[in-house]
Amino acid sequence: MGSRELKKAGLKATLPRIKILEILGSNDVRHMSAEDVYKALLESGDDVGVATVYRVLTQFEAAGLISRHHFEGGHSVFEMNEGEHHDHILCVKCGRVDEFLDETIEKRQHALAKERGYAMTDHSLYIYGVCAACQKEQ
Amino acid sequence: MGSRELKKAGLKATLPRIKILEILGSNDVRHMSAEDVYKALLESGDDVGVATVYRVLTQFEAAGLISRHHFEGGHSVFEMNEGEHHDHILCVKCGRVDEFLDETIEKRQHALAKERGYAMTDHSLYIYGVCAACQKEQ
DNA sequence: AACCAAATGCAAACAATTCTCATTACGATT
DNA sequence: AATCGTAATGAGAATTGTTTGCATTTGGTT
Repeated sequence: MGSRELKKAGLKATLPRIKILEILGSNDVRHMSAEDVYKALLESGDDVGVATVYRVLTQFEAAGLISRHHFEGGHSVFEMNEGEHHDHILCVKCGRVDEFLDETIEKRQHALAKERGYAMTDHSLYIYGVCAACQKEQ
Repeated sequence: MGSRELKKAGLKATLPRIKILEILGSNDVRHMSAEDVYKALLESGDDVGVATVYRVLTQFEAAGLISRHHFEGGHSVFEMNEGEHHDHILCVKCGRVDEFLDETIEKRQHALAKERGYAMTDHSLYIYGVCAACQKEQ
């Protein structure tokens, strides 16, 4: 049960929150939009409103349970925080998402921020391309 | 006149397009949202509709005249394509935007994409932080 | 079991962007 | 320079993604 994690994060363990945590935790997809989460809830027969989904996702992000990404195309995508920080590489044809972590890049980013007088708080790096599978088919 | 660039890009040289090109070209701001552009048009007394602004910006992007960024917070920001490709570092307090180019990072990105079987088409890197000026004040 | 603040659901409100369609303006052709 | 077909435009309605207001419900504490 996610009840434990929720309390640890200082959040009341309500039904919607537990359900949403379960959905994000079930490693089917990893990257879900608010709407994806909402649909998943409906499919599993849970009667949760869209507003709640958005509110809960925002709280989870603030609590550090999940992170929000802005992939090309606009709307937010959420991902459970587990394991190391990582960046993303996306296929522009099929939407596939892979993750990577590169120490060289991480270090250069900090260095660059420092050089320019910035106290770096965050960063986002997305690489777009055509994945191996999509390159093959015609 | 931007008329020349427009034709070179295979676009009819219409008044709205010329105006928008001028606005983006006037190095006052460099990073403008669609609404910024729309407001600038209104202020200079030009009667251009929002729909046209969005259409034209999308065409300019497709034609490679400008590029679109998704800075944190959501909506698109556009920037004239001139000079080298570069990435961005943004102040989370005042919204200041600086640009940078780092060969090390660029190369690593290509390498990473290749390693994972992707044919890289594009990438976006944003560093967020607090700029020097904002660090000083309180 | 009873209570209160916090959380939820619903619907309305919003913001950014896109679409529809009747009107207008390029620019190619005479 | 006048004509004409097509592509571009403007106005506003329509979508999409997200947020808000408020009456009702629920979790957790007593």
